Amino acid sequence: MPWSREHKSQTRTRILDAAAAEFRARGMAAVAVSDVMDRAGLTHGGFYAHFSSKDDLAAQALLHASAQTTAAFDRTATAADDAGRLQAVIDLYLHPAHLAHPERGCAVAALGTEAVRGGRSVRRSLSVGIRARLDRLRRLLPGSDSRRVRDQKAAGVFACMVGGLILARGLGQEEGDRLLADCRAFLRSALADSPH
Amino acid sequence: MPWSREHKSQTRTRILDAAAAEFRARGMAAVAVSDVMDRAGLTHGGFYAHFSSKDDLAAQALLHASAQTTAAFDRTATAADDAGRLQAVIDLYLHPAHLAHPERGCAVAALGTEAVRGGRSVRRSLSVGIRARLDRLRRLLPGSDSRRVRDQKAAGVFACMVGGLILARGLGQEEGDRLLADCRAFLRSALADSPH
DNA sequence: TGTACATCAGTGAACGCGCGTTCACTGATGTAC
DNA sequence: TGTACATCAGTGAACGCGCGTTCACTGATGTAC
Repeated sequence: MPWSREHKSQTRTRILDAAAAEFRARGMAAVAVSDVMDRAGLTHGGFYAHFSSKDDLAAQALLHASAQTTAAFDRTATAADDAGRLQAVIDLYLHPAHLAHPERGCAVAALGTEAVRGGRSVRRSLSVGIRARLDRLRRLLPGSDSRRVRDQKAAGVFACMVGGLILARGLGQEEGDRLLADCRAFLRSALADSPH
Repeated sequence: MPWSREHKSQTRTRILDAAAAEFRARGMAAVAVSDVMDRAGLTHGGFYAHFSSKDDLAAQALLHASAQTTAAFDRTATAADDAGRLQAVIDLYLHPAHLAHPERGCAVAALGTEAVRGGRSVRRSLSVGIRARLDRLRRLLPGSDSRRVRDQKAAGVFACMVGGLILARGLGQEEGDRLLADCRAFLRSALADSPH
């Protein structure tokens, strides 16, 4: 075993980090394998010692990025007080900084419409990421709601978050920031009123 | 003028129809110019007599598709009774048939994350389409709401529609249909409660 | 302890395919006489 | 009315580039003696 046991797995992680960022920033189709390897500080020939294909990389990078996002959800929720957890996560997500930095943000909002059309493993990564986020949001809802209502709220809230970010990016910085604020206000009011 | 005046513009429309459907079904990057021309019943060499580049086609096809969607919004709203107009549009959008047929559906939900990264003209088409839909939805809201609240509701509702459809497609048919139903219920309740 | 060796992570050139774009052409059709 | 002509929509072959993938190699490093 001529190289340290962890050396290869560290390189692999470096490639995944680079891919997760590049893909979210520029889209899966527009990023070449050599772009990712450049960013990871390697030459493109070595790629296939770590991944079986670009599609394989895409599937794993999607999981990698999703794990970062769910971790951010958890950190934000933990830092907020009990009553404000859900709104804290919503405000983090529908924040101008998230609009401006897709490369560090939610992969569903950055790559959603492209990833659905990817290979089987890419689609599976996408659905896994979506389910994980829905699950996190559901747990932040008041326990007094029925399971059915919590399902509806989690779905509606996450849909509004993803759609809001995509629309805001489609409108550009200034107009987009205003739309994000409108979405935050909409959700705040929708979650406050609800007499379920 | 050896060809009838309208012949060329009819061909152009045929290419736009083909492109709007193919792009929404398979994504802009995955569809080749020759795929579009095949679908339009032409050979690929003739393409540049109608459009200056694939990007030009993408920008115009996006506008073409968006016009179809806003027309569908209008038809549905007109057919419903006064009180149910908005919910009728929401239910049409968050419908299993829309999940299953992106090629005839909303271009924002089908191509949103790809189109943001397109050229200047593609991005402009995207933002024009988004503004048109927001405008349509705003007009369906009760006039008793303030302008500010109508802005917030239109943004929140459309974000939830777009996000809901994208998430549902990411989850696949069966699980996606359930999520669509949850989003419809969420919006119904959010719009009913609101004590603004 | 030092040295020869085997392993395999990473290199860089090359291959082949698909796609956007170009271009010389063909032939259908409206117009002028 | 009929015919020669000019126009230009559409054809199909070709070009060139970029990208995913392969492969013969290099050289860094852990191990055996």
